[in-house]
Amino acid sequence: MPTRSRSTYHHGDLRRAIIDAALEAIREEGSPDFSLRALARRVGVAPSAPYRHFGDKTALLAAIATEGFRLLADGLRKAAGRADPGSLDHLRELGVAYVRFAARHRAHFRIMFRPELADKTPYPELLAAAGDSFGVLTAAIRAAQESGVVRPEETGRLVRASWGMVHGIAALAVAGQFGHTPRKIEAIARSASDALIQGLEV
Amino acid sequence: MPTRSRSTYHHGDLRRAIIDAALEAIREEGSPDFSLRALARRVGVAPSAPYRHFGDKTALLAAIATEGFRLLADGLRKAAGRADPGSLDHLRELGVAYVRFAARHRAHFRIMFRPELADKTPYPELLAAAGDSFGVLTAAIRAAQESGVVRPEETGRLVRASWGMVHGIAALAVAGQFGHTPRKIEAIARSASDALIQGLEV
DNA sequence: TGTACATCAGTGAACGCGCGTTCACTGATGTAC
DNA sequence: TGTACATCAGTGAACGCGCGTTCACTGATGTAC
Repeated sequence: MPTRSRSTYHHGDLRRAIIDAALEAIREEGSPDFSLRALARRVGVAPSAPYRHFGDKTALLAAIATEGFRLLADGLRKAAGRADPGSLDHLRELGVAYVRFAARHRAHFRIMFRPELADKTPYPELLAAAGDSFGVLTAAIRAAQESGVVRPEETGRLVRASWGMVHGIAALAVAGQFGHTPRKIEAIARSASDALIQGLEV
Repeated sequence: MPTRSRSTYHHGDLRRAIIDAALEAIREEGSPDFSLRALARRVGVAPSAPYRHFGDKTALLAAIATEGFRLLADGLRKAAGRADPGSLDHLRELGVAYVRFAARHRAHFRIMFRPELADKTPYPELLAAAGDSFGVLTAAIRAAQESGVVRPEETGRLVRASWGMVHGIAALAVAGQFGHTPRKIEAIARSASDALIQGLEV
């Protein structure tokens, strides 16, 4: 079983290995609830070993969520680069990118919104990463308002409504409600984003 | 502690009491993970007592989810009654009703979408109740297509996209991302539904 | 109306289990001289 | 280049715990006569 009864006593990068094991476990078991002991088993290491790298179980969750929000922010920024800031296309790309992120990184996505992490203040890096992603969306909507293509309604409300819609599509996609073919998910994301921006238009 | 060290040996309606305890626990603890033993404790009954009414823990979850889908279907139908079938107003009302249901019945809502219940075939009543809710949305969109106010695109896709958006707003609302004042949630639901139907319009 | 008895809805002890976490430890690695 | 030693990253046994579920039981209720 321990394919990695490998030579060394020292693991090399146990921190990374534990995180990967968590993501793998979520994918395989379909639930974002795993035990730390099970992860240690997966990696082939003593149950106490992870404590060298994570203070406790929640700290591990926070680390994974932080990684997820960074991937999300990257994805959003990359998508944003594909259209003129302030344009409706720009918003559409962001919507699609959000759903695409969720579909590609289901396991991260599910941990990112776990209720234990609703209050992010104990984890400053997580707080910053989440704020960054949210900031990208906010900036995009504000820019679109400034260039006059989106209604001049209070920006925060529009951000939350947009985020909600796109998050919903993403959550349903992640839960497998649309099947699992990326093409199908992408298509739904695109038509939902179309709907969304039509709703935001001035 | 057992305020209900009440007189009787027999409880009266333990089935109902266990369900209510589960809903209460979710509200109080903010997480839809509870133990059966904790519920029995809440109700003031032996840990084995619930087994008289539910085959196992999942059966309890299924019972609560079934109740939730029935409440949802009721809410949707009631809302639908407030506008002409086939009109855009009809769709708007449904969107708002979905979010309102989620906000009012947070605990039910969270159980309804637990991954253990993704496959509903072992619970025919649950399957029927969920199908019923979905059916209300489908019928409404189809009617709007037939009266020519919604694009004649494949109905299933439109249903899923709409459901996704509205579900997203609902999920974020339930997670407390918009704060907890019903007025605020209602307002966001309304503007999201506006956005939604503008996206569906022909 | 009163009694005998079947049925029903609980009790409470027990089971085996996996969990999160701590702790004293030990083997491997890297650094100073 | 070689040795001594501090540091680092693991081990593995142990803890106390709460869980889901089973089982033989018993008290309360309702029915037949």
